[in-house]
Amino acid sequence: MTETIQARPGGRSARVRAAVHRAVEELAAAGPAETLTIPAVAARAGVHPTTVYRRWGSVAQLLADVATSRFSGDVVVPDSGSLAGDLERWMGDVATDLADPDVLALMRATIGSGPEGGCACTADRHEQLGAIIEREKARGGRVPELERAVDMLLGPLYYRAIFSGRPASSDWARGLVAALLAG
Amino acid sequence: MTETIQARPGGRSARVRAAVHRAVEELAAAGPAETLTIPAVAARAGVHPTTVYRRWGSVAQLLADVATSRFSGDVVVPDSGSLAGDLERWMGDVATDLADPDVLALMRATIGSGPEGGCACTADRHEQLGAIIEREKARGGRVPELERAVDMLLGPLYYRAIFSGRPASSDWARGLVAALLAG
DNA sequence: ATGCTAACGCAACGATGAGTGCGATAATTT
DNA sequence: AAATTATCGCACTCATCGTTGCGTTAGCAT
Repeated sequence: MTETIQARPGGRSARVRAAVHRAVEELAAAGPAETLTIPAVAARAGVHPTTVYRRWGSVAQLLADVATSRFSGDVVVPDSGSLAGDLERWMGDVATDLADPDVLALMRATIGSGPEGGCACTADRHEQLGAIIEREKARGGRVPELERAVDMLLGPLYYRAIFSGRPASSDWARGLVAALLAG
Repeated sequence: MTETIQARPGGRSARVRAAVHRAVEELAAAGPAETLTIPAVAARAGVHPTTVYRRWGSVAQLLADVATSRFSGDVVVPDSGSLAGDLERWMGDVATDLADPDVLALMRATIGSGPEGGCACTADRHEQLGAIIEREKARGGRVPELERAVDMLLGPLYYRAIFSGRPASSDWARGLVAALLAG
């Protein structure tokens, strides 16, 4: 949760923003998609609907903002010394994060809100994966293409989360790393 | 488009159903997500809103119905004689289908409508992939696990379609088959 | 400590989505 | 061919979303 560091004491705007973000996450997790409306968010956040309308404008923009905040900086890029170790550790963390039903609900709502929704959920993950590969390249090791890594790691992981009902265990996610590095 | 075979002459219900389905696809492709409302769908379909409310109840159920219809039976399972040939041909067809922006818009809306939305988009694809593998097994050939095939074929394909902005070309999709069969 | 500015709350309004009872129509069955 | 039944259209009502103007408050700077 990034809200604690964003809600700096003394800033009302930051406080309101944090409350609204939290309300969006809770509502997305609780009810069906059509209940995620601006008046409902405002009521749950203890804020007047006008404020939300003025600062975010629409549910789509609000969801994009919440998603980019929620899906950035919540997973730390490890530095275990080896590419395999970094990837396994990182994939396990991402899979654990994706195991939370509330996170999935937020992702689904964001995807449904517009064409850019999906990118908002995974843009930071792309950067993190690129950073891991770049670091190994700096070490002098042989590295896979970033595109290929995205396909074989993030692809199955997010596919299971969204399309297949079955849960993506942390162990299984780490197993994908072996398949990538073997090819 | 499956509408032509569903709109059998003489059946008013089927005609209405086809018109509503078509309207949903068009509206999902055209405007933002919040414009996909039941009165709008009814108006575009030339049908009274009451009819849509009574037959489908909510936008989520309507989207699930449209998605299962649209994503079933639109790709024929090939029979080229070999597993690699079948998979390459089938992946190319699926990728071509996913290249249509309208199809993507419908998928996004369906995913956002509820937890079951994603499954409605890929359930038929799972069955088709299972059928291809089963047939090869009947031929006596060595086959990969269905789970593994889903991870390495459908995973990257649908991830690119939803999360990554980049288009999934038909050639690239066929290339995934080689990676699967090599492992 | 005091003035300034940006953000928020409030109260109203219009627009539109959601739901209901009833009559009419088309498709099916005997 | 006539009766039956499921389905649809229509008129009406209620709830609520989206928006605007104005006053107030909190945060910030001198």
